[in-house]
Amino acid sequence: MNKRANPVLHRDDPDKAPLHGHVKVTREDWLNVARDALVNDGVGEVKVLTLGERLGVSRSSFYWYFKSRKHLLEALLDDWEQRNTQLIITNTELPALNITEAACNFFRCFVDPSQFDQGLDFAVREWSRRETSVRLRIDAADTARIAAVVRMFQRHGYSDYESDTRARIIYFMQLGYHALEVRESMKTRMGRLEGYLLGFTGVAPDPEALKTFIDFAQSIDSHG
Amino acid sequence: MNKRANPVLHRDDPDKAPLHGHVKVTREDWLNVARDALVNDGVGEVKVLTLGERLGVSRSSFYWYFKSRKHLLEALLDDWEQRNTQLIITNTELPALNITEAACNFFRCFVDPSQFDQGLDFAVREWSRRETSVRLRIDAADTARIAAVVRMFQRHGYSDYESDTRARIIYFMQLGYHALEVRESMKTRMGRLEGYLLGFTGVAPDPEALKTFIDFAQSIDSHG
DNA sequence: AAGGGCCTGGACAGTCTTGTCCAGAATTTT
DNA sequence: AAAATTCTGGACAAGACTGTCCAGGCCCTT
Repeated sequence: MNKRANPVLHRDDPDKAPLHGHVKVTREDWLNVARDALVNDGVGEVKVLTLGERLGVSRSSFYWYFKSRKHLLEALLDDWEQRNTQLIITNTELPALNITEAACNFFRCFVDPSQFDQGLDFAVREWSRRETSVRLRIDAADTARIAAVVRMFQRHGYSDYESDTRARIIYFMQLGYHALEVRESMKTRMGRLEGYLLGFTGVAPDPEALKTFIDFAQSIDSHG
Repeated sequence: MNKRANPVLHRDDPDKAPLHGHVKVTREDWLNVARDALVNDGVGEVKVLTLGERLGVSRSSFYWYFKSRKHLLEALLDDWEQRNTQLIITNTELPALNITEAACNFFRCFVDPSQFDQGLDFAVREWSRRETSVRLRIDAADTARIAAVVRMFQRHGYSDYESDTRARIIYFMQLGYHALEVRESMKTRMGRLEGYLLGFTGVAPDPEALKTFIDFAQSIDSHG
């Protein structure tokens, strides 16, 4: 289903390439295949044996780098936390002449796969439904993200109340959009952008900001 | 995490209550605990042994009613399909004097847990991410639901284009809202309703329709 | 109350998983 | 070059799960 480059031993340093028989991996390698399994198959499929097979290495190796499977999952969670939330907050705080531009800034990181890892975010969200500790962390992340979007609307003259509801609409919709794993073409996506912005902001989108964003999205699409 | 009444042998017919030692269950019982496990713990936790323990029955019994675990999952999917989608479509087609009333009709089934089983819907959605066959079925469901909401906007004078984007906003947001598993009080939820409706429809909500819906939601909350 | 079909319990086999132990290969340090 | 350290392979133990087989308990019909 969800394809992404399979990070099976593609380390940067060619000196550490395997020789013959006795393959060596790093802690990073284990983490990478684990993240990949988490995103594509869910936390339940993050199995030591499977990861080892993907790395072409015995299971025993795993226990050198991690105390147990539980510790690996913990590391995975730390890894996620350092990536996504701060990115959204930064984007909502970028300078913008009008609310259209501001909203487009918000969308920027979601359109560009190299910025926000939607698969990872959603995998962690799914995981959080079953693990209270994970749930607490993602709840805090959501709260912080929504608060940032609320401030964005406030800076552009919306009342506290309207900022609150509009922020939730735009953030929840972004989540719902991804929950469906919509695989629309970028062209289709951009075709609806004007209508979305009208709904989100309540005003006709600024044509200048709209065009700038669409150009950005197209460039991502072609050689991103 | 997700609590719901544990349907552990609460059949309607008291005549079939267990006697002593030799407990009897029905195919429905297996399906019910299976659905419960699916919703609360995910498809991965729908295990014959676990379900049997919950029913207070040996695993062997299972294989009388179902050929295999796979067949149980298939039955679970059929069960879901018969519940949720048609309900949404019906609600969008209810007579409404204005778009506010229409949107509230759409929300009705989501506010009332006895109507739309959000937990089940989301569990199937999660399941669909890993099983292509499930994915196909839920994609068809989403398409049908969105199309129904589009028609709703069209009937209230929105252009085809605006109906399309607004329908997606309202449907995606509904999904995103649930993806977060927000556990707000009904009061908090209704407090934001006016702002949500403004965002969705682009016009100030009709006070009459707004009040009617809030009253309905409150009544659900108290003794629903 | 005897027979027969419906349904369950328990035993068994097979697979997959985590985690431990230790010999020894590969690499680095001395 | 020897010694120490780092890391892997393979064997072993234990537990969870699926699916099969069949004796026999329960209940309904006759």
